[in-house]
Amino acid sequence: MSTIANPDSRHNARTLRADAQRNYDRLIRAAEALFTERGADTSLEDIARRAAVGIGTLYRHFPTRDDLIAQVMCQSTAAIVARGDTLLRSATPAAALAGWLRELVGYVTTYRGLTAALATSYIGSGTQLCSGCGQIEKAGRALLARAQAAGEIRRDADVREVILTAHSAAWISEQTKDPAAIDRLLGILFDGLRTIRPTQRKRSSPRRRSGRRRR
Amino acid sequence: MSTIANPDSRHNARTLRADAQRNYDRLIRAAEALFTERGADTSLEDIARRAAVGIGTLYRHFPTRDDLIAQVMCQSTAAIVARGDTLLRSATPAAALAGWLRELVGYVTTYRGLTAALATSYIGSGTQLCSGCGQIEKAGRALLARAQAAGEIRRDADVREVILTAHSAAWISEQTKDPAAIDRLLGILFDGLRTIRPTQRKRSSPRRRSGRRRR
DNA sequence: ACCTGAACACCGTTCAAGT
DNA sequence: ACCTGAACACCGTTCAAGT
Repeated sequence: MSTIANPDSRHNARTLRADAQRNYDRLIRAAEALFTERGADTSLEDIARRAAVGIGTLYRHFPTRDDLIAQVMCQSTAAIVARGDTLLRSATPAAALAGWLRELVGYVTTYRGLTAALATSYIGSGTQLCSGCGQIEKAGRALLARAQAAGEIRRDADVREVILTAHSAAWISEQTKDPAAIDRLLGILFDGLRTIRPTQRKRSSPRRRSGRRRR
Repeated sequence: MSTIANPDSRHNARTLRADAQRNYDRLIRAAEALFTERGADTSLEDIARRAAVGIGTLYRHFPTRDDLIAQVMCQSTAAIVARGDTLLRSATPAAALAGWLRELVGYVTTYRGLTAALATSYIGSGTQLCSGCGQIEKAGRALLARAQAAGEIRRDADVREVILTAHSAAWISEQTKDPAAIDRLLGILFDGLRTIRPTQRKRSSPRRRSGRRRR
């Protein structure tokens, strides 16, 4: 029955002194605003300044930039995980996985520069970011397993690889700024993940029949 | 009949004063060494220091970091373009494309951090890097077109997307440090690029036959 | 024509001093 | 228990002064 001042803004809910809680909230809000405006690599000093807080306070609450990002993303993370649970009950396993991956791309591109930060720490040493990644990976694993059990997706596909591939598609779209590109890339990726493959055509000579165009 | 002192180290071959040429070469060598040791985002000051040259001299020869990278990569760029020409004469168009993409991955992972630098400027405003990218794109375009003409690769695949996808696979492998991952990712990508797709299975209910495992 | 390095601006991170 | 901001280290970039 401890007093959790603000469960929404405090992921790891332990009681904070009132002024500390206030500073924490201001930092989250400032970071959110500046991430949106200038990307996930904004100067930490600027964030502290916008929060009207000493830089030391920022470091006290968020030892690393990843910790800050993780807390700012906290609600979005919960949302995408929940979305995975929902899609798990849809009638079309492969489509569910595809849809979820599409949403994952949205998630990792919330702020410019976020993909790089996430991907680095997805592998890297256990910051807060990875706890979020863990939940996401679990959600993806369930969707993937179901699609595989339904015989629609390659058995040799690994969750981490699938997630990282979606991630990289997001990274590309971040560079490209062409919103259509991401769909085509995900299309290619997803076709690559399907079970049924064309007949292996070993060392066929290049038949040149001026390939009839379709469409 | 102009005297080109060192065509290998000077891509854009115009005559330089002897000391300028010497500094230029030292900078290239120093950059090469430090890129290898510490990645493509090494401090420019360190590069100048290792070259025993003032920082201003570095900036004079290479206005941007990308210019420096482009010149350091110059020979590798020529090599991968030449490799494209060779593969264009192989008997198996799709395999040639696949093989070339594999080598492209090697190219963009020459130094740690290179993928990010290349991808950013592949889109970005025309630095020297892009001239290299242009040649590479041309090589890729020829290989892709041939594989498409042979009916092996999707007609709707775009060179830039294909290259960027290989690029992103490289980016992942850079994060992962798992050399096996890259092969599987490229495998998935390449299967996604193939022409022949499985029969479109519209709204089939998820058949749960506890999928027999193979291996 | 080219080189040099001091100077400036900026960022990340720590820590002694304060309440 | 928590906050503050000066201090330190480091990097990118420019430019006046030199040869």
